[in-house]
Amino acid sequence: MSEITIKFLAEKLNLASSTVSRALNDSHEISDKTKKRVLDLAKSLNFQPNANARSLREQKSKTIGVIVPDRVNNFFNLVIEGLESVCREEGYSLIVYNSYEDVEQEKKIIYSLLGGKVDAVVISLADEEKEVQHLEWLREKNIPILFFDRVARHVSGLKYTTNDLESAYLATKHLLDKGCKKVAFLGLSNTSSVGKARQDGFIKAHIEHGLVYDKNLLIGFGHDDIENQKVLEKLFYKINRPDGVLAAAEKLGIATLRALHNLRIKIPEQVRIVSFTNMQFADLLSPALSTIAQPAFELGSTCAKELIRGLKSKNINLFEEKKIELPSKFTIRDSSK
Amino acid sequence: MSEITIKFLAEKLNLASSTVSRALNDSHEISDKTKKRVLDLAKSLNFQPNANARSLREQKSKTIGVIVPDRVNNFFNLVIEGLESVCREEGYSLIVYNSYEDVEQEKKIIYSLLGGKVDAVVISLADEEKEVQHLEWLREKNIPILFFDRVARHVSGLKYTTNDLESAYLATKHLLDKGCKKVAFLGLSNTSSVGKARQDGFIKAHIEHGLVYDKNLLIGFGHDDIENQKVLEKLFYKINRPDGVLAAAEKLGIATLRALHNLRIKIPEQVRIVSFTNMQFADLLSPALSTIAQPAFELGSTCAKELIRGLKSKNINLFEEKKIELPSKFTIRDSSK
DNA sequence: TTGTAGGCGTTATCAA
DNA sequence: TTGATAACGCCTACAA
Repeated sequence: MSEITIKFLAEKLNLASSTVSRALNDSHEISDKTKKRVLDLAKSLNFQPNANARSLREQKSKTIGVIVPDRVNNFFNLVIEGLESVCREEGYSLIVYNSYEDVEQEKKIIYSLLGGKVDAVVISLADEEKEVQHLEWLREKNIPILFFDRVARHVSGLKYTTNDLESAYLATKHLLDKGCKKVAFLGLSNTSSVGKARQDGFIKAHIEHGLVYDKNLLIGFGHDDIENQKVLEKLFYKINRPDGVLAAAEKLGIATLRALHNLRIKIPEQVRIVSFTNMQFADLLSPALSTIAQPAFELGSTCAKELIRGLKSKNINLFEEKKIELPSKFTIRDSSK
Repeated sequence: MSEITIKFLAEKLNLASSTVSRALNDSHEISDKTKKRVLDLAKSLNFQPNANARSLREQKSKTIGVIVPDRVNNFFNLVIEGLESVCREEGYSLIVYNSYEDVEQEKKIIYSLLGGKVDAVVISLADEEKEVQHLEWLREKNIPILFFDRVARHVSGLKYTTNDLESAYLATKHLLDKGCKKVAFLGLSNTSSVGKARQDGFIKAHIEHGLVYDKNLLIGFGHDDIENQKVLEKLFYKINRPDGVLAAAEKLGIATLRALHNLRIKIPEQVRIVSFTNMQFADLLSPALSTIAQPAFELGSTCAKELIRGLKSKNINLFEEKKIELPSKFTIRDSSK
């Protein structure tokens, strides 16, 4: 680490370190002449105030902790990009953690954040029904928590989601309108508000169509891609296989496509598909995939704006329970025509 | 931020804060009984030592700064994932910055990192030929720099790359073997060692085949996706269009696919394509895309291991010039058969 | 085995 | 307008 400190600059310039500090912070109580002397020297030495000392003194780190269940996922990446675009402007850095869809991991991460490393936490939960006690830890330490996508059900706070129920409803309605008789709903089997909402939308469309949905067609998947692939191939190998699919997660939509390819089943003639995904080349898949794309970047930037506003105003009320819902975009392509 | 500090614990337990500190750090000079008392209280209060105070005192932050030119890109994401997988184990956090392919942005980021916010920087450069002066700033402050993928040509250090020349050579040879007469090389036009190596491989294959490559077919692209799309459509609309493409970047491979689709040109009958990409569903594209996939995760994890080793040993020599090259994987699919 | 004191680099309060 | 001093919370040398 560098030996150049405010004290060092002060000695060089025959000033008190407090004067140098004020000059660097452009305080009005310092003469222009002194300011110039200080700034010139600082610049010439590439001086940058020690971040840790400042954070300690100010009791804030200008850093936001972000916790996502799956860092490589396109959706979370775009959200992070949205968060960063705003935070960067405001001089905040992001530390991103991956909980790997594991509540225990999430707990560890949060525990490690309890010592003033971050000023706030933005999180998409690994599992919403399991313990929320670690979220309370943050509360106790007065570290604001904001939720997005997979939001906490039993903890209050700012919550940013997309219109999952409605999107799933529209997609399912579309499949039924196209004549599908047996539509399968593929979801991740962790207990998540998102999965729940999408499933509710799926069911709602069936009811409106006067149909009874088959409970066996609400299928839950884990995080083992190879295992999931097997389950899907088994599902579509059956005589009375589904003739429509609503995949509530990108990886499931992709796995379905792959399964159908392997089994030489024609899309959309034999099976129609719609998948939730933020992939940028759904139109180039074989066949072009009908998608529901979440407004990921906007979710991140909207959340960050509110967060920074709250952090600046120090008005705790700004972090009170509030639900913000942004609309996803449903695009019909060849896979469900 | 929390009011619970070591001093607070000490008062509660009628101990000196130094004793508590030592107990928390499991020092051998503290009795088991005292340790237990301290640990129990700490745990019950969810005590976590203040990270900023500790960093200030220790002169290290246990945080690594990562700078990539394009955060949403699959390749960089996987590298970051690889970095994190190792860093997490070792108790290091990652702060990731996006330079948006812009050297000025990169400079700003690095300047902001000069104050002890991070213990080291891992970077893939925005542009390798432009100024490297900001890299020297890090040197001066004794902050180690490690490079990956787009490595600095005129700055020494640890450099992690993939066998770009060879991969491009193999892919080009494959296209020529398949009978392509006019292969285009699509690269990003920033001056990058990566782009250069891939182009060299492309040229080498032509020479070996006894062919003269057309300089007009070495095409450089910027970062405006819409503009790139136009350029490609113009290129393939021509009568004497290329009959083969080596795309040196994922976005260019995708844009080519899209252009050919729009023009109703058949792949591989009329044009064959191979693209560099780390996309996970290249096999599901229309047609399945031949790819060169870089070992992104391994690049990250290998780099992180060496970094941590260096940081621990405090042996500066460990960060001296060394080039590590990992092999990419070339997979032939329908798009070039 | 435990306690005392000082300093990491910064900023804010008070005094000059 | 500038200077001296204390404090943020932690760790470590030295003392007991």
